Amino acid sequence: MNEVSSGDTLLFLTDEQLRQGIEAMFFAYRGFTSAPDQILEGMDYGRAHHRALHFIARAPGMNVKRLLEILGVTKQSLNRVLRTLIEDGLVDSRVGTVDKRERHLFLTEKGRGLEARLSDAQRRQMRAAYRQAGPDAVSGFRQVLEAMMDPAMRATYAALREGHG
Amino acid sequence: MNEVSSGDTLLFLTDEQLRQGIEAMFFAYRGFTSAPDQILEGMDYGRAHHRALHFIARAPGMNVKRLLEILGVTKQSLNRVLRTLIEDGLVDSRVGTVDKRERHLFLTEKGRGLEARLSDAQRRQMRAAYRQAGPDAVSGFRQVLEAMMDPAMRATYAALREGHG
DNA sequence: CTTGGAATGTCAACAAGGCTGACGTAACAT
DNA sequence: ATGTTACGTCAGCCTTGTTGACATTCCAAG
Repeated sequence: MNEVSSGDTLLFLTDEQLRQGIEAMFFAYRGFTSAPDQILEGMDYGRAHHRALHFIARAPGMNVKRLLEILGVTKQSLNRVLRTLIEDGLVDSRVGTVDKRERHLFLTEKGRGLEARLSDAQRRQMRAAYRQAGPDAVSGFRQVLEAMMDPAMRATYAALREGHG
Repeated sequence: MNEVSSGDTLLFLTDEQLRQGIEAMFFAYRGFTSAPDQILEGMDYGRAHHRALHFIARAPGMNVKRLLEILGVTKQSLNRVLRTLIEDGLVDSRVGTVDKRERHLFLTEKGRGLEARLSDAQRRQMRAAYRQAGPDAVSGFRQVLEAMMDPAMRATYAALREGHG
């Protein structure tokens, strides 16, 4: 049993309990990124490349501006990453048909290959954690994470879900 | 209701659901760090300083080796951060009494001041998310996070809790 | 048709915070 | 006496973030 009281109305949130949640988040995030990081190490890519690949895979044809919003970095920062991915033939950047200023991003066959490797590793990790914690815990996990996002991120998160049922 | 089935035995973990968990983790972590980041910006300190302050506050008198294990960085990297904190009078480094090779770390009054500001902001954020999600969700949240940690981190996490009930 | 502004790309410079390798010193342990 | 541990430090490097400035392209409004 947890120190956090169960039930609908009571919720004792001592500083100590909140601190534990904060530390749990810190340590868990390391576990969360470790699997893909391990694959990437030795390659010329890093976490930033992984993130770009993930979201391009998630919403193929997305333009650069949208990807910038999702990732929350500057265009200069993203551009450096994106340029190498395009040069290396992992990402295809196509000029928009309706608005030709926009570049629409797609993964190439090669890009899909790497993304799948990274994604598989991370999902395996996630699946193990979910299994260990059980379905009810997973539901709570998702609820708290969603509550931790700021409204803009929550909207982005929801939009990504809608595109994929 | 969530797509993840409730109950004790069933747990449909489609790739799509795992992907959503991954994205939730990514977006939530941004929300998680935003409050302290905002306080730190403008100061000469960053997230790394915050982490050091947090764990020194958490376990006063901790030696450098232990802090290195917790943070998972190299001593060179930590030293850069720690040196500025000591120079600026936020952290006190005392030679060990039993083993004089060790340095034991403490927050000064000033250090406690900054740590409290950062901690308060982050706890406020966390508390709001917990309240919004509810007590049962919080319990699940904690369980999944713990399952995501690798064994060494989980041990560290548990040890920190034991020191504080 | 012109013009303002938006979307994109790119150059340069910089900072934070990771890393490795090498070295030195003090103190403990055998 | 010797080897190991804990710590600090110098030097250099990488990734990934930042700002500022500027060029290009192109849509849309006047």
